[in-house]
This record gives sequence, structure tokens and C-alpha cells, in this order.
Amino acid sequence: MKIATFNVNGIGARLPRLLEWLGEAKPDVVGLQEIKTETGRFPLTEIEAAGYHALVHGQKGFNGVAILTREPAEEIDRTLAGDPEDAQSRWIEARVGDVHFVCLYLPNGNPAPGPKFDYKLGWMDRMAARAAELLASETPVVLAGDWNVCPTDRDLARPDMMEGDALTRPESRSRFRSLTACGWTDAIRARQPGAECYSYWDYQAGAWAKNWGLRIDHLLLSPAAADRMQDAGIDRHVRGAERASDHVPVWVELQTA
DNA sequence: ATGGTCGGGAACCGA
Repeated sequence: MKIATFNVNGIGARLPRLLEWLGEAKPDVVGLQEIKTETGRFPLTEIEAAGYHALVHGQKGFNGVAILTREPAEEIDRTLAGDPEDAQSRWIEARVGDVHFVCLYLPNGNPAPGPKFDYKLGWMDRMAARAAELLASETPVVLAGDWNVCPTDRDLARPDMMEGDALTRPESRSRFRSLTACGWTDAIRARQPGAECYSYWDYQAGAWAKNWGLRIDHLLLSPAAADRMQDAGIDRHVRGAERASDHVPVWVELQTA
């Protein structure tokens, strides 16, 4: 079962690129982030024509997540518990076969410090609570998405340019690290321990041309899922297309049970 | 010259 995450940065602008990539990569499950559209305006017809079912948690103009699956999936939840006031569309969970799949769009958190950074850290604490519940289930779980956390200085080209940024701050990194310490496996790092493996290049400053990338899109696997990992990778070439997203797809292949 | 672009949706905000 091939499971992927892809921050499309606007499903309206990115639909042609997404359909291209679905056709070549043939994932079984994909978590999309930043669809930036209302649920009712999601291009369901085109996605279904490409052979996918869709669970959509949209939001007008900002955020928005979705799960695409080859086989029908059962939606489990579309809210991250712990803050009834939180109206941002950043979370959706589904059961796909015997895998519990979570698609998440973690808050960016800039500028830091400030209220947006506080929201990010609170969101990460809420996520840690949900992750602990899922870990206790001892089932195969995949936490996939745009984490807006660059785990270490090996995961970005220019640490000097990101000094003090919410993506690299110790408060963000320590919360990410506590998940891996609890038993979640960072799929890309597990498969490619020493490799340069970025998943995002800013539109600004010619970042793609200079390969000033960051690794911020992650798939975290519960032990039962990690036991089944056969491969993991990043579809870097997608960034080179015309009208590309600033993120590229990241994927993991799990052995079918 | 710190480097300066996208997407959404119609002026800026968010990243």
C-alpha cells in the first residue's frame, strides 16, 4: 500500500499537477494539505475520474485538507480535540483497509514569538495527546502531512537564514522529537539516514534553483506500520514543473497485511 | 539591495 502526503498549495491552481502525479505515482492513499477551498468547491468530479474517492475538510481561502483513496475509506474524525474554539481546517482521520491514516496541516507559527507561535505549540500539544491514544491502539497508524517543522539542521540547506523561525525553533523541534522518542518512526529519516531530502522550496529568492530546501513534510509511522515499511521517498522532480506547488509529494510503501 | 513569489479572490493576508 503506497501512502503519500502532498501540500498542493491551492487545489484550484494545482489540479493539473496533482492529476499528473496521481497518474505516474499511483498512490493508494494521499493526504492533501492547503487545498484552500470550501468542501463544496473541491474538484470531486476530476478526482473521481482519476480513480479516487475523496474525504474533504475544506475552508474558504485558507488551510483545508483532504484524503484521496483508491478504495473507499471510512472517515473517523475531522477535528483535533482539545480546543473547541479552533475553527481552522487542519485535520482529518480515516481508516483505509487496516491502516489508520491521519492527514494534518500543522500551523506555520510565524512570526515567533507571538500568538501564531502560541497557537502552533498548543496545536502540537493537542496532537501529541491524540498521537498517544493512537499509539496505544497498537494498530498501523500513519501521521502524514505538512508538519511545518524542520526536525534538525541537517533537514535544511540554509540554517543561517532560518534563525528564529517557527519551523526550526527548539520549541517546535522538541515537540516533534518527543513523538519519535515515544515510538513513532520518521519514515524518510529511517530509510535515508544521511541523505539530503528536502520536501519544500520557497517560491521566493530562487530557492528551487539554488536548492535552498527544507524537509517539513513527514510521514510518522506507529510501530505496527513501521514493521511493514518497504520503502519511502520524495518525488522531488514535481517541484520542477510549470506552476508547481512549493511542496512535493512524500510517500511510504507498506507491505499489505 | 537580506530575498522578494505564489494562491485565493478581488485588497491584502498567509506562507
